[in-house]
Order: sequence, then structure tokens, then C-alpha cells
Amino acid sequence: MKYYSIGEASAKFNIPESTIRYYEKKGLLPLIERDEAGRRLFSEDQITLLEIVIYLKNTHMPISGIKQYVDWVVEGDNTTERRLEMMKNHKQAVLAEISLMTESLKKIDVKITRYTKRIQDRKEQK
Amino acid sequence: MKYYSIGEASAKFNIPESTIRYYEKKGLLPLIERDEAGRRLFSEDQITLLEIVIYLKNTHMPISGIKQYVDWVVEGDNTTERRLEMMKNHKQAVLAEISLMTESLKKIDVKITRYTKRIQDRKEQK
DNA sequence: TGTTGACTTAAACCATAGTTTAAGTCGTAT
DNA sequence: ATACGACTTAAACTATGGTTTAAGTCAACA
Repeated sequence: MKYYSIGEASAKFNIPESTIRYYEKKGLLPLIERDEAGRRLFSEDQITLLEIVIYLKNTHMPISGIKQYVDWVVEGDNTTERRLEMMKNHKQAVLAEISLMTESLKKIDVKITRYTKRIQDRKEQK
Repeated sequence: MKYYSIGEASAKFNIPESTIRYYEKKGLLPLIERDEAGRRLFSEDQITLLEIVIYLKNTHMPISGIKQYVDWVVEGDNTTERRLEMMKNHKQAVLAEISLMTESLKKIDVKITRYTKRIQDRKEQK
């Protein structure tokens, strides 16, 4: 079974080591083993969990929410319903945010069109 | 020409008055007039600018970026090219962010499917 | 043997984006 | 007259999500 150092985990996901340490301190990465020298050893499972943490972070779940999720994962199978509920709710929140961004982007596109025209008009004026 | 009070602007966009005051202090809402009592009076144009500020905020442009944009608007027509450039760049950033969220959401959907199956299986087990 | 390079810690520090507080001024409705 | 609601300010405060610093350990390579 392969173990990853913090440097390897950092490189794999392209996030700073300091962020990984911060996540561990916040409880998002529980039960990390250490070697004799006290260095973190990430199992495949923990790398997978880190990946999930990153997906949740990418979709703007707050640290406190990710922590709750991870706590439920550690607690085991009897939290499946709660995790399902949470992920469904989160999905709706993410879809709402994407909608808001997409709608706002339309207005930005209006600006792009207007500025482009203005610049064109000025060129033709010359 | 209609003027809006801060309360009306707040209600129109459903954002706290304190946020509007904060935006003004940060330079996102320049040239706001005042009545004799010192109360803010928002013109139609300024309401429109506030709307743009909100769209940019909805798409996660930092305050400093919005400030730059507003400064260019105030500076006038000779900043059209710079504003166009900025909006184009911002659009690309927003599209990238939406992509990242959409991709991450797929992984969350995998979780939803897995948890749903697990719960179904347990029901059938009974 | 000594000096890199990869790691460790706790604690301080930082940026961002507001929110809250406290004390005060108006205009109007009772 | 007064009390209420809508507004004003500066400054302090908060939350969030890290990043940086300083001092140290350890293994391997020259």
C-alpha cells in the first residue's frame, strides 16, 4: 500500500503544503499516520478524502461544512442518510450559485458588446 | 429625475444598507449626492452602477477590481479599451470558475448516487 | 562531517469582505 | 412636545481561509 508524503500530496493536487496542514488542523483530514520522524503519511484512502475535500472547497462549501461531512464519514455507515441529505442540499446551493453567476455573466456580456461596438464606431469615424 | 434613498436601494437589490455604505467608502459608488440633511441620494445612473457592482461581485470580482473598473467609468470614454479588456478577461475567469464548479459537482453527484444506492440496498435487505 | 532538502510545530500575521456599535441628526405622525 | 423611523459617522469588531515565520529534526549525499 502506497503512502504519500505531504510534498507528494501537495504536488498531486497543486495546493500548498501549508494548506494541507491547515486542513488537518481544522479536522478535515483525520487519522493521518506519521513515520518515526513525525512526518505525515497519507494513505490512498486519505488522498481520496483530500480529493473530496478539494471538490467541496471548489464548490464553496465552508470549512465547517466540510468538517461536518468528514466527521460523518469517520462515524461510519449509520451517517449515510445525513451525508446524502447534505450532498443533495449542497448540490442545490451550487446549482443556484452557478445560475447566479451565469445570469450575471449575461450582463457582463452586454458590456462587452457595447464596448466592442463603441470601439468599432470610433475606428470607422476616423 | 427620481432619486433613491439608501433604504430604497437596499430594498431594490436586497443588500444591507451597511454594505452599500461600505461600497461607497471603498470607492465603488463615487459622486453620490446628499440632501440638506446629509442623506445619500442615488440617481438612476448610480442605481445602474450599483447594479453593475453587484453583478461583478456575484461573479467574484474582488473589490479592488471593481474599484478599478468604476474609476475607469468615471474617467470617461478614453478608457473604453481598458474596460473592454478587463471585462473580457473577467469573463474568461468566470467561465473557468463555472467549469471548475461544474466538474466538482460531477464528483458530488457520484457521492449522491452511491449514498442513494446504499440506502436502497439497506431497505431491500430488511 | 557538514550542509542541503524535506519535513515538523505553534503562533503570529494577513487579506478580504463586510457587520456592528455608539452616538447623533432629521422629519413626520400622534 | 415627543417619540419614532430613517438616516448619518467613525471606529471597532467579526468571520473566513489561509500564509508566514522561526526554530528545530532528520536522512542522505559530497
